[in-house]
Amino acid sequence: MKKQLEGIIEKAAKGLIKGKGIELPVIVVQAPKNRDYGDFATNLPILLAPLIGEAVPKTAELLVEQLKKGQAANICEKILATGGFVNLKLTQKFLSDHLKTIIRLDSEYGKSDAGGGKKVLVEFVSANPTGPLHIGHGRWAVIGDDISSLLEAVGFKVTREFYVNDVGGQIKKLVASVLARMDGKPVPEGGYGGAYVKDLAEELKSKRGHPEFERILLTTILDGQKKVLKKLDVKFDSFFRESSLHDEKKVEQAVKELIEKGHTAEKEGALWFRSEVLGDDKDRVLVRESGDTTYFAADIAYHLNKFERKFDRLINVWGTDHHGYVKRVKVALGALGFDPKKLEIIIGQLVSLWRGKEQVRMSKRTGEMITLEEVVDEIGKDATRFFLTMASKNSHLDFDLELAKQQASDNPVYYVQYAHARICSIFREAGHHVGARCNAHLHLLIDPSERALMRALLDLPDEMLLAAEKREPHRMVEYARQLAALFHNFYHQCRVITDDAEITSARLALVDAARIVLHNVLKLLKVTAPERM
RNA sequence: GCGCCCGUAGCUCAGUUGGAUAGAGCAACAGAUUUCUAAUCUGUAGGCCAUAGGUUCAAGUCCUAUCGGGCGCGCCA
Repeated sequence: MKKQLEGIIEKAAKGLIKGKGIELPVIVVQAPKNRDYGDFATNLPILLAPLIGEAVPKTAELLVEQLKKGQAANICEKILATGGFVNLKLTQKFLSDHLKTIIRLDSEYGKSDAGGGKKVLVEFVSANPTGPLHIGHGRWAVIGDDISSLLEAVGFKVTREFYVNDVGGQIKKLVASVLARMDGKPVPEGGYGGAYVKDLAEELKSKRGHPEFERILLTTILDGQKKVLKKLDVKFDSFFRESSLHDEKKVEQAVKELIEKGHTAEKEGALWFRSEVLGDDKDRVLVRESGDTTYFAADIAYHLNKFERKFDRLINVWGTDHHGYVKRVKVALGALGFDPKKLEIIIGQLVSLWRGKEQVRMSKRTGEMITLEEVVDEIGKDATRFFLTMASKNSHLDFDLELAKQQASDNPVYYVQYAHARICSIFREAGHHVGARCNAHLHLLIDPSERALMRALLDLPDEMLLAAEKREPHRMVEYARQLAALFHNFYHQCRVITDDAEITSARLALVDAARIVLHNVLKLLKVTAPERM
C-alpha cells in the first residue's frame, strides 16, 4: 500500500517540477502516529519546497492540487495539507473493498514476491554438540526461523542451516568427561560436569570402546538438540558438519589459498592470517603450533563452501558473544576474492533466565542449567516462541519463567490467540449466515472501531515486507498485538450477529478478514491459532 | 584500555530507515457482561526518553563526550 501511494505521490510531484530540471527527493509515506491526521502522510513538501523555491505550506497546497487530479482522488476522501505534510484519508469504500481482497487471497494475503525467488542461506543456532540447547540457543532458533519464514513470505528461496562444530578441543573434553563418568571418576580439569554428562555415560555404556564412540556420542547429543528444535517447530534443511570440511580437505585448501595469496605469516611456530593490515584488530592463527587448524580456519572453509553453493545472500544469526568474530570472517572472505557484503551477520543480544528475582545461571561445565527443552515443556511452544520473538534482537532479554507461567492467563500470546478463537466462535454461532458474506453490504461498516480494524488489516503486506527487510520479526508480534486489540475493541463496540442480515453479512466479512490476518501472522511465527480456548 | 549492544512510566518493553501531541502490557485505582467466550473492553494515574553539548525546518531516533549495565578482546568453539 505504501509503495502504491508513493507511486501516486511521485506522479503528482512530477507534475509540480515539470520542466524545472529538479531531481525528486526520495518519497516517504508513513502512517501518522496521530491518526486524526489521516491514514497516511508524506513529508514531501518540506523536502520539495527549497527545490522549487516556494514556501513549505504553499508547496503542500500545490501538491494537494496535483494529487486531486490523479488517482488519489479515487481512493481518498481527504487530501489535506497541514503544515509541511500532506495527509491522506482513505475512503470507506476503498477500505471495505479491500476486505474482499483479503478474503480472496486468504492464506496468501500478506505475501509478496519482492525477493524475486533469490536464494538465501540462513545459518542459525549452530550450537556445539557438547550438551543440550539452552534458552539462548532458543532465541536464535526462533529468531532465525522467523527471519527465514519472513523472507520466504516475501519471495525469497530460503535454506535453513545448522552448522555443527563437531571438531576440536571442546569435543575432546566432552569425550573425556563422558568416559571419566563411565569409570566413576571425576571429570577432568576444564571438562563438562553437567548432569547430562552422567546421563550420556549411562546411555552409551554399551558403546564404550566402540571405534566410532565419538561419532555416536555426538550424534546422540545432536539428536537431543534436534528433538527440542522439533518441539519448537524449527526445521532445518541441513545440518552441516564441520568434520565434513576436514574430511574433504577443505580447511587445508582454504589455508593454502590464503598462503598463496600472500595473506599469511609464520610467527611463534604457528601460521597466522595477516588480518590486521586488512582492518581486523589483530592477526589470527590459522594453524596452531601443534599443526592443528583452528576453528577460524574451518569457518573460512565453511563460508567458502557457502559462497560456492551460489546463494544470492548469506545470513548468519549469531549471539553477541561472537560479535568480535565478524570482522575477521569478512576480512578473510574479502582476501579470498569474495564480496563480504553478500554475507550479513546478525548479532543478537543474550538471554538471561530468571525464576522470579533469582537468576538461573547457565553453564554447561558446572551443569547448573535449565535446558531449552525444560523451558518448552514448562511453558509450552506457543508462549516460548512468542516471548523469544517479542523483544528486539538488540535488547538483552530477561526471561522470567515464573512470570511466564504465573501470568499464563493474561499472557500476550493468549491475548492474540483469544482474538482468533473469538472470531471462530462467532462463525460457529453464525452458522448459516456464513454464505452471506460473499454478497456483504460492506458500505455499512462505518463505526470507528470497524474503520480502525479495516485500516490495520490493510497493513499486513507492508508490515511483513518491512519486518523481512529489517530482519526484525518482533515487529510482527507488535502488529499482531495491535490488531488483536483493535479486534477486541470492535467486538465490544459492535455486535456481529444481529437480526439485520445486511449488517451481519458485512461484519462477518470484516471479522473473517481479521481472522485471516491473525491466522497468517500466527502461522508465520509458528504459534498456534486455536479455534477455541 | 579497545570494540559492539543497551539505557524510554514503579516493572518488562515498543517507538515506522529523523517527522506532527512519546505508546502498549504488567502492577495501582475507578468502571463495563440479561447479547457472538470477561483469557475481553472503557477510563484515571504514571515521563528532564541516563547526562551534557552538537547537526537539522524537525532528534527518543544521527554525531561527540561523560556516567551506568551486558558481551567480547585465546594457538577455545
